[in-house]
Amino acid sequence: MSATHPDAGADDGEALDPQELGAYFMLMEAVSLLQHQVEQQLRAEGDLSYVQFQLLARLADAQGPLTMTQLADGVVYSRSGLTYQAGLLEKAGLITRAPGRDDERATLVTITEDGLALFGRVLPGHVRGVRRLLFDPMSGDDLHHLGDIMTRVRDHMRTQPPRSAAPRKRRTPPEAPAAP
Amino acid sequence: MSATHPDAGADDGEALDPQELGAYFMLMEAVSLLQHQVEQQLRAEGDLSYVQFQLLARLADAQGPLTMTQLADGVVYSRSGLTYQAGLLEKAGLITRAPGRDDERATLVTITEDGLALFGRVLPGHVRGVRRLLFDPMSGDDLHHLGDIMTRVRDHMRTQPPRSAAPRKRRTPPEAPAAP
DNA sequence: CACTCGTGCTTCGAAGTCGAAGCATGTTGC
DNA sequence: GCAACATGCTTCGACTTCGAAGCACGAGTG
Repeated sequence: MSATHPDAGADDGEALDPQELGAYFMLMEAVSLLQHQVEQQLRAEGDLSYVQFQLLARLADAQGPLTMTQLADGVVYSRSGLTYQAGLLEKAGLITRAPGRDDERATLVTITEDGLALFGRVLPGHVRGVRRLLFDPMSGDDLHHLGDIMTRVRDHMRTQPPRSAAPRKRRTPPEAPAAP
Repeated sequence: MSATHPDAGADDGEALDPQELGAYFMLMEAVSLLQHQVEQQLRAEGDLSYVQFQLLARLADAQGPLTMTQLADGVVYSRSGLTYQAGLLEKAGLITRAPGRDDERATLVTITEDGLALFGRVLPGHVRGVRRLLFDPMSGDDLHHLGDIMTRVRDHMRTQPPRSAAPRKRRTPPEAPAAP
């Protein structure tokens, strides 16, 4: 499974560590598989996509309303995509949207009773599936270690510029327009 | 970060382990962030999507041609989506498609010289990014453990029915048609 | 050899996703 | 106060993604 076949390497300094590469590919593949399975189950049990489930989870966890930006930032999602999904969830009666009191331009998203009920109804099966697929072949030590590693990794990534470093405008645009 | 707020639980037997849930959420969030960053970089350096990069990686790793099914199965992707992406890659001159000798209906996908060159050109930066984001906050022991865990998890998931258990037809359809 | 079933891939229509552009509200400097 | 910039969200068009249906080839059975 070493994607660096021997004869292709030997270029620049920062060589490709096969062990790192292997762990990385395994990680991505496992998560892909897991996500696929989970998606099937969410669709079957609650007619929810994974993103919708994540949004409900965030809203249920934070016991108050959240802004669109907070949601998009938490769920690694584009703002426009979030607008679309929020529209669907609102139409389904699972959330409500209202302009914020402090910032008139902010949109505060609140989970409804129905949304909470659906989330509560779907969560057990979800957890069961995740446990069966992900935690079944893991020891308790593995679990602890994995949580530890991933927490550190997440925090590390959150430190780096979260989405794109140049959200809207830059003081120093990357390329000066050729003919102003 | 416990998505199970205290007052909502206490339902059925298989309770929700907060530690498992936390590790799971952290895992998914970290991978999401990683994937986003990586995608940006692949787009910038080689004008490739992540899926396209994965396909090239599989093809470069397996030194011979692969069938569409092998590719779709390896990269967790729908067959129709793979057809689309293969079309793009072929149009870009990175792969070629040809009917197989043994099975006339199989499509053998081969990576071209250009494809291999592009992959080799993009891989170092990719690895650098992954190392910076993922392996930077990890110790050598972490790395070993993570690879070990994920390999086991992946194998476990590959054992389970890989995509959908009922691909085309079943001997025992899940629901008997009411009026045959 | 005909007939039926199974398999590999593609086409098609619908839904989801994203970035760029646009609109409306806040905030800052004068 | 009022420009000018900054921020929060939505709209818009293009692209991607998926499942169902369809087509073509291979395999098994009489």
